[in-house]
Amino acid sequence: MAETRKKKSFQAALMGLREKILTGELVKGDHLSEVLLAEDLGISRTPLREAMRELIDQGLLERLPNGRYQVCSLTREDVRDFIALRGLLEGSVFRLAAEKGISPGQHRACTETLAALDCVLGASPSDIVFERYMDLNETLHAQLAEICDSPVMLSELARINSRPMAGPSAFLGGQAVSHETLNSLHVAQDQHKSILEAICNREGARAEALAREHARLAHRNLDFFLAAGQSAVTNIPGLSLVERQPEQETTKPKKS
Amino acid sequence: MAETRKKKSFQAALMGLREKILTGELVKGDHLSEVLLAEDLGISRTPLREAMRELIDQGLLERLPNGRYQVCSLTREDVRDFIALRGLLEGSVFRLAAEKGISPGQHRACTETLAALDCVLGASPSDIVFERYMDLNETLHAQLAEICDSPVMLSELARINSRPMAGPSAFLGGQAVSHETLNSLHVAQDQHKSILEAICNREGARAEALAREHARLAHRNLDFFLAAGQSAVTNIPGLSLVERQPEQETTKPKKS
DNA sequence: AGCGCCGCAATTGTATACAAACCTGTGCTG
DNA sequence: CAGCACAGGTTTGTATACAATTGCGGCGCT
Repeated sequence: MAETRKKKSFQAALMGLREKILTGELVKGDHLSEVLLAEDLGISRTPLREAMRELIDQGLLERLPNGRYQVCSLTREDVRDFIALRGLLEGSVFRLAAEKGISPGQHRACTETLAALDCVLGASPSDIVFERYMDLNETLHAQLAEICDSPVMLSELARINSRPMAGPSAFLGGQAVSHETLNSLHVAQDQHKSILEAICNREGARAEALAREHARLAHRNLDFFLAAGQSAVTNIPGLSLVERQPEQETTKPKKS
Repeated sequence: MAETRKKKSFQAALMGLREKILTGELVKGDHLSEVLLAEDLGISRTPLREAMRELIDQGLLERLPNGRYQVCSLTREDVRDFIALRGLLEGSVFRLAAEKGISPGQHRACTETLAALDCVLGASPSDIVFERYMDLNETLHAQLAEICDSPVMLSELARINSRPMAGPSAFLGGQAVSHETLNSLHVAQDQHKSILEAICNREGARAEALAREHARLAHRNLDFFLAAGQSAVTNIPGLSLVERQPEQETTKPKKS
C-alpha cells in the first residue's frame, strides 16, 4: 500500500466513510453532519473535512451550495457516461501507445498477463477465481496504458477509473456466472488480444475503437446488476449510489 | 459570479494564491509554508489549507509525499497533453451532440454567437478586441458543449478547461497580432462553423475529428508563446508554470 | 387562516493551541 | 575523516473553541 500515509486520523476517516457509503449505510439523499460523523468515527472535524473533500474528488460525495455534504446520487446515465469516458480515455491512451511504439519488455509483460488471464478463463466455469481475474485484468489495463508514456493521460485515466463503477474490473466482483456474463469475459479477453495486436502493428485508430467497444461491455453488466436488485448491492461497490427509477413499486419496505 | 460563496477567507486565500502563482511571484520548485502564507494573506491556516487543496485540483499546486506543497511544474508535453485532452473531450461531447440532435433554440444561439465572432474578426486587424473575442469564443464552446446534455461529460470537460493553459481561450490574452496568429483565428472560426454544421447534419465522427483538430491549433500558440520569452508570461496565465528545458544550465545555484 | 417577519438553534467556517513527524545540524565514535 | 545518532527546531496534522451564517419554527399581523 503506497497510500499508507502517516496521517492516521485522516486515513481512518477516509476508510470509514468510504465503507459507510459503499455499503449503503448512508442513504443517498440525506445530508450528513460533520460533528455527528466526527464523534462517530472518534476523530475531530478537521481530518474529517479533509476526508470528505477527498471523497468529493472520488465522486462519492457532493456538496450542496449551503456547504452541506450529501451522498452522491448517480443516475444510470451518469454511470454509463463515466464508463464511456473511460473507454474514451483508454482509447486515446492506446492510440498514443500505438503511435509511440511498444518496447520488447512491455510486450513481454503484456503477453504474460494475457496468458495468465487465458489460464484463469480456461478453468471450468465454476472454478474461475474472480478475484484473480480482477487483479490480472487491472494489471493488463495498467500495463497497456503505461505504454503511452504520458503522465497527464495516465493520471486522468486513473481519476476516471476511481469513479464508482467506471473501473475496468468494477463488475467482476459480482461473480454472477450466468451464461451471458461468462461469454462476455471471453469476448473481453479477445478484445484484449486485439488491442495488444493493434498497438504492436501501430494501428492507432483500431486500438482506439477497440478500447471504446471494450468499455461498452460494462454497460451490459451495469444493466444486469441494476436489474438484479438488492442482492447485488453488497457485491458491487458503489451500486447503492445509483437511483433506480424504472423499478416498479412493489411493496417497497420503508427503511427505518 | 455564481462562485461568490460566503466563505470569504477561503475565497481570499484562493484568489490571493492563484494570483501569486500565475504572476510567477511564487517560483516553481520552491515548497511553500502554510504558516508564512497564512500570515501573509492575513488569514488562518484552516481556510488556507482548503484553498491549497482546491488549487491542487486545479493543477496549480502539487503535494509532495512529505505533505509539503509546491508550485506545479509542467513540461511542454504536459500542456500539450492537456490541450489534446480537451480536444478529445470536446470531440466526444460534440459527437454526442450530433447523435442527440440540436434544438432550434440551441441552433439559433450558436448562430448568433458565430455571427458576433465574425463581426469581431471582420474589423481591421489592429481594431480586434481580444477580450470580447475571448468571451464570445468561450460562450460558443459552452453552447456547443451543452447540446450533448450529459452532466458527466460537461463537468469533466469543465475540469480540463480549468487546467492552466488548456481552455479554449487560453492564448487569446496574448494579443499578439502577428500575421500567423491572426490567420489561425480565421481558421478557428471556420472550424467553429464546420462543427456546428456537422452537429446539425448528425455527422458525429466529423464533429469529433474537427474538435480534435481545433484544439490542436492551440499547440502552435503554445510553442509561439514559449518561444516569445519572459514578456509573454505576464499575458498568458499559467505560462510561468512551464519549465523551459531548452535553457542551458547556467551555474545552477543549489538552494539552501 | 395565510403570509411574513423575527429570533433561536443547529451547522458550517475560522482561528488558535497543541501534538507528532520530519529535516537539519552538530557532536560523538569507529 | 566518514558515518551515525541524537537533539533541536521547523513544519504539517489534529483537536477544540469561537464566530458567522443558514434554516426553521413560532409569533404576530393582515
